[in-house]
Amino acid sequence: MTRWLAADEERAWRAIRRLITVLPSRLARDLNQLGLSTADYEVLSTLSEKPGRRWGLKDFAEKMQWSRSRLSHHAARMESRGLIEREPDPADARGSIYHLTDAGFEVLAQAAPGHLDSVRERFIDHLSPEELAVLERVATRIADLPD
Amino acid sequence: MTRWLAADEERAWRAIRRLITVLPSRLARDLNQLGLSTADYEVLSTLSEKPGRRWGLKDFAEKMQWSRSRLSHHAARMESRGLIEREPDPADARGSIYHLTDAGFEVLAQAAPGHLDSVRERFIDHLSPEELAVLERVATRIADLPD
DNA sequence: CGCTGTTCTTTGACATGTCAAAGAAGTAGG
DNA sequence: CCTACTTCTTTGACATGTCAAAGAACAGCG
Repeated sequence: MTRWLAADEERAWRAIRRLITVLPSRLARDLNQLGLSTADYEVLSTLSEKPGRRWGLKDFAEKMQWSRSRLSHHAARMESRGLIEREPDPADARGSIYHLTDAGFEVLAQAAPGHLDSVRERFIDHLSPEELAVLERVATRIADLPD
Repeated sequence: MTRWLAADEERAWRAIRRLITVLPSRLARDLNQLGLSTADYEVLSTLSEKPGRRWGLKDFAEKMQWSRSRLSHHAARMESRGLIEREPDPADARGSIYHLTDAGFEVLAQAAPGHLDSVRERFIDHLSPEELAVLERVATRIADLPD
């Protein structure tokens, strides 16, 4: 017997679905004006956080929770734009090592403050500290559920 | 001067981004096993909620918050699968009117209980009533911000 | 060593979305 | 009524993601 959603659950679920659609699309729009897609930004910032700013595809993809194929495709596009570069891995000839170019780092440095403002304006600044804490707790709990 | 995120804000934001990626992808995976994409399901269920189960593209797209182009493309694909049908609008020769086929309704009826379980198992059932209320309030507030 | 099976990255085919342009059909002002 | 603008849907070109297959290189074991 299926348990349908109660009225309050239904309302909440609709609101959350809307959030999950609308917020990322707004942030994406803001980023696009700076010449980057959300995916581009994630790649650049993930790469920039790695000491040495270089990373093999497998671990890189794992860190980003992307499929290797997706990262390979996307990295190829970003490489052709001069944002990142690829070298053979001296330790394992199957592997490539990606690293930020100066241009890529520059682009990230240009975009980061604007993106941060965007996250604040469109999200964080509208939450009380308590709400923020609840969100973190809930989001972590849900995301950590078994796949 | 850019205000960087405080440590707690940073943690919360990362958790929420993870939720926003992971939850929809899990729900999508579950739905796929029933033979539908998330988009398919949304189209079918939105259409089924409309009295008479028929809708012109413009209002339909607006209701779903999809671009008309997206809906047109997607509806064409679903039409070729026999899930929905299109008729000329007698009142406005530019318009089409979409409606569920019996097959489409059947597919939805088959998939709905499973999807509902999925939403519960992967999300709703892991929240306290208080948390659910906070989420609804916050999600609504954020989504209602100006674009 | 030499096989055999595994791991890693890339590739190609395909599904889905976006954006801009095209076409057909409404509507309003003179 | 005409003309000019607007609205509506579809279409085509392109960007992005998925999945499965291909190729190259590794690793373990006889």
